[in-house]
Amino acid sequence: MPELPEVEYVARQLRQTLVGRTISDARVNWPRTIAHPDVATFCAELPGAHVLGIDRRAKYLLITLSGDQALLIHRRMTGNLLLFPAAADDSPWEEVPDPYCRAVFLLDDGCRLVFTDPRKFGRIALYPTSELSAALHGLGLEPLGEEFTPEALGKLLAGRSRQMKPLLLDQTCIAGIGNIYADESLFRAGIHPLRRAETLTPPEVARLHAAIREVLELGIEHGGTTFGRHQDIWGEAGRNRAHLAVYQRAGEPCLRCGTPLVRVVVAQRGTHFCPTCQPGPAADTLVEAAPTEAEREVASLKERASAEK
DNA sequence: CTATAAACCTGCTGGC
DNA sequence: TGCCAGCAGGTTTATA
Repeated sequence: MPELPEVEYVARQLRQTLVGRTISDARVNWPRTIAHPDVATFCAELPGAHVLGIDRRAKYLLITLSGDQALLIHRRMTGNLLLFPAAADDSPWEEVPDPYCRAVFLLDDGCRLVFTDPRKFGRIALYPTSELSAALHGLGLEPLGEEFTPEALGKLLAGRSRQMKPLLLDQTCIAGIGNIYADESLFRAGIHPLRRAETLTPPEVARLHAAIREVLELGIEHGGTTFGRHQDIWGEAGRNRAHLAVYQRAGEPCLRCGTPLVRVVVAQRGTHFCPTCQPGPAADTLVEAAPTEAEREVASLKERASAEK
């Protein structure tokens, strides 16, 4: 799934190929892909727009256009941005060789930037530059940015009772980490995914800070992690999968100590870790287990009974 | 504040 | 071999 490294890698590729081009036309096959404004306005605004720059914020890709506008793209689960060469004949709309094409941007050199997305979760928005910060409001620290320091991470964790895994996935805390790199970061730092945030020691915070950066930078270096769908703009898969230590390796030996890796579900997400290298939290640092549905039912029955007395 | 679950979607996998 | 339930996960929204 596209997380920060997958988005950053594609952003760098697009910076090489797209800046300086002009969008000559746009078509949308799946209207819900366009989050803002309505599809008709979206398609009407784009022809003639020059691509001025490509940026990334968290898992968002930003394409800055002339006319004080910008495209904001989120690939969500299965979205990809592919660059296709000019169509052989004069049919740029029919010749897109991808069954999951949701939107096509025709460029002045005949190339086509195609947004493909089997699951249809991905979103593209067009905003005036002045509304960009509002559209991106609420995002947390940029993990590769200057503001992400060990001290800032420590401040973020202090006084919080949350489990580390859900916290790392929370985009309002740190923005850009997803399921793969959350597991990889915690393994590299030697921290159990169920540890409560406020129980991390300063050395552990420092380790986690370094681990997050290392894991993300390696991911970018390797063109991202492809599990199923991530592709770069040329349709190439990422090469980071071979460098993962724990994600999707349940039952296989830990690369550090040989212990079979474990998979549990945390916050509705598959979570992979080494029970030896990421020692389980001491009893008083564990988040109290949530009651099962049956236990809750019993509790509510008891409550009603005592209320009736 | 924190947690849980469902919704959005469809390709893929595993079990029978 | 073929069918189908269930899983996968980023984000938003609703509920406790």
